[in-house]
Amino acid sequence: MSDQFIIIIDDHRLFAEGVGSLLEGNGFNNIKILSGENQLGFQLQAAEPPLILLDLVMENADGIELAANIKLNYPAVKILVVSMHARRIYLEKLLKIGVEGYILKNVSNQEMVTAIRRILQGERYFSPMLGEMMLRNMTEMEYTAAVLTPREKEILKLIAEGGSTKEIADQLSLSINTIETHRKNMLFKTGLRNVAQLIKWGYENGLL
Amino acid sequence: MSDQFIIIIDDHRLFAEGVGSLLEGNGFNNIKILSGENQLGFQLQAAEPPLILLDLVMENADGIELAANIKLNYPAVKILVVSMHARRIYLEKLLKIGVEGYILKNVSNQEMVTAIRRILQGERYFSPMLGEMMLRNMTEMEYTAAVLTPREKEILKLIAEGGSTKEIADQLSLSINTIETHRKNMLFKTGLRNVAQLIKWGYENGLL
DNA sequence: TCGTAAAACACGGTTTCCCGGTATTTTATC
DNA sequence: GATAAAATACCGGGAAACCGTGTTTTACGA
Repeated sequence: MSDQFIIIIDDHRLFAEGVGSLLEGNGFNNIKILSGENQLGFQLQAAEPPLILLDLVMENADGIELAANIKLNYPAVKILVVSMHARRIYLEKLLKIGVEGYILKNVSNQEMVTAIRRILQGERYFSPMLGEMMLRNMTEMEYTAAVLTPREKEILKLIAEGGSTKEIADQLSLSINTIETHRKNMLFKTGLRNVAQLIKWGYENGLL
Repeated sequence: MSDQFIIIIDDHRLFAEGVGSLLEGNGFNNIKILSGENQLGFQLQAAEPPLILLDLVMENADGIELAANIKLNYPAVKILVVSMHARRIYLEKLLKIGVEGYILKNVSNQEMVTAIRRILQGERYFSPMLGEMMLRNMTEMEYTAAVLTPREKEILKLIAEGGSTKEIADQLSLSINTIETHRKNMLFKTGLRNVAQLIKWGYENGLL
């Protein structure tokens, strides 16, 4: 098992190198660190499907897309996501995509190694903390899973940046009425009451 | 130098252990990992003032306070801040506090070791990237990194949940005027314009 | 090409927020 | 006991958000 090919994808080199060092200390010697998806395609052509340690950086939720692409094109590749936060939508999306594991950054390296070993044996592994998290959020506000249109998302971001309806209208060269309508539609779709809730919702659903 | 006492303060155990492993690979053998400031006081009583590797987690800007406390009570202790982001306010505050170094998480472990070595020799070290960043962000909005009082934080949460000023007032058995004052004070402290920005700010600063 | 969803536009009415002051009472801390 | 910080409270006016209901135009797939 020690020659299992492991790829670490991470923009934070220090973290990636640290984790790599930990893995080497645990008998994994065939480790490759990538900081983007640049050379990824090439690596995945290798004979043996590797295990990918994917760092889900909060700032750009593109990690989820990346995971989806990998799973789509190379289903045999195992993916273990390492994330800072236990955000419910992330987890949901990743489960649908079919990743093999999801651990938080505040776990011990032993737990990480356990996760890797389990996954290599064909099992799945999710941080125990995640279970509670899922349940806890379950009863809370019901995420209507409302999907905003591209335009609405755009306007939502502008609202979050503090723009008033008028300012946003000017910025997009639209009528104030239009922005108000979009605003209303978003509130209606999500079932929320005001921007405060809307911004919160946006954050919790990965739109902001 | 290899017996230099280094303390790593970090809530993300995996990262801390990874960095620890890297440092051990570079000849530093006297490393202690702490995940809070609990036992910190005890550790700092040691004869030799250690070097502290402080992970500045974005979510709670308390890392800055911690650095300030350390520098206040133990000026001889060297501090190297490791951060995900090059936020201007953070850097400014830390410079005022007098930390010896500030590197980003996307540096190589070689750079980290270089930083540590330099600092131990009495120099300072800051990631080269920071220089540009400082200039670039100069014009951007400056978040005053204001600290909210407990009551203000409480009200901020209620606002995020969608409560109107009146509802929050009823809920807390306070006057509407009081809630409005708190609201105003928060906006004034943060330098923001409206709740939308305030909620966003709350999320980005770990208050929500 | 028909239907439907998205996007854009409109407006009067009500409520809430935002801004500007000012001021008293707790609570904490030295 | 002094001082500062926090929490509480008030007011008036203007701006913006929120509500309800509606029309037109564009785009895209069935």
